[in-house]
Amino acid sequence: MNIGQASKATGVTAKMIRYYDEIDLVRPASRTGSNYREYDDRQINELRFIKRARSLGFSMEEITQLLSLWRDRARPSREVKAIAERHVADLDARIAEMQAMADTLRHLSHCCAGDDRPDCPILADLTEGKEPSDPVKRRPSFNR
Amino acid sequence: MNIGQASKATGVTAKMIRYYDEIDLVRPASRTGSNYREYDDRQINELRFIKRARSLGFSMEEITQLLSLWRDRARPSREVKAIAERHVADLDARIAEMQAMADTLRHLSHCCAGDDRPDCPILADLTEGKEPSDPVKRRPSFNR
DNA sequence: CTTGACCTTCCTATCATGGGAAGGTCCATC
DNA sequence: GATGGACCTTCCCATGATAGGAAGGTCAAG
Repeated sequence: MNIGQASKATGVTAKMIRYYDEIDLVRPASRTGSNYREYDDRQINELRFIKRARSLGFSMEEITQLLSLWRDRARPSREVKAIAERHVADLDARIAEMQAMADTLRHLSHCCAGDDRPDCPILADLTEGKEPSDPVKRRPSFNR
Repeated sequence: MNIGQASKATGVTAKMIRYYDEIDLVRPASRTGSNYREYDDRQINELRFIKRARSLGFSMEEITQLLSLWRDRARPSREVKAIAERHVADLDARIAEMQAMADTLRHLSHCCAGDDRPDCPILADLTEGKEPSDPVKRRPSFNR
């Protein structure tokens, strides 16, 4: 399979497949005489694995670890579980943070007339409001 | 006030204050003879405004709009409210998405023995699981 | 043999933020 | 008045995951 076929088979864009190659995450099985990347079932499964893991919010760094465990038939499931639980804790922290933002804004929005007049509790809060005490510490590589 | 004093007064790093200058969001009131930025109460308040808005998750683009409404004493509060409500909807969508991820992972984690053995429902799911149908569409400039 | 659909590499951008280098300025102390 | 340290300036580079595009090579069907 060349890169276009691999892309169709996995739903991962050709652009990203090249990127995974570049960062040594998933290398093509081989290259044709004309330098085209060739993928076989092994890589196709790995690309699907990555896609699914991304859709669960894992960072590329976590996926690198997960993929390496996946490839190791003797892995202890403990290690996989640890990564998953750490990620869930991250998600929960981010959810709580965003929930607090949304709640604050919902309150302010509720108090705002939303008409032609300039008086606005939302702007008033932004003018005077204090930022929350402890912005949640998050591992650096976790975006989205 | 020079940039260091403005930074202390607002909690915004000097780096970011320079950035806001660069993107024409908050320009210094003036420059000294030796080219130092000078800020007065007006800008200090604007920097605090930005800091608070960032802490509520608004993107820089939204903040640009909010700041422009804030500066306009004749703004209709309707416009402020609309921005806030759109942002709350964004937050809610992201929260729901992450909640779904966390729930899925909690379930898988719960089913994983987490011991020395290699069998792992988490890896099994990543191998076979389908990604969710409709990855939530989000406005591009909203990160974090 | 041409055409169009592919493939390759390389460069650029995103968004908000931080790190650091190289060089100029200010002020207090010797 | 000189020195030193704490500041300021601009400029460049990096992040993470992804997309866009240019310039050029390859393949297969007509």
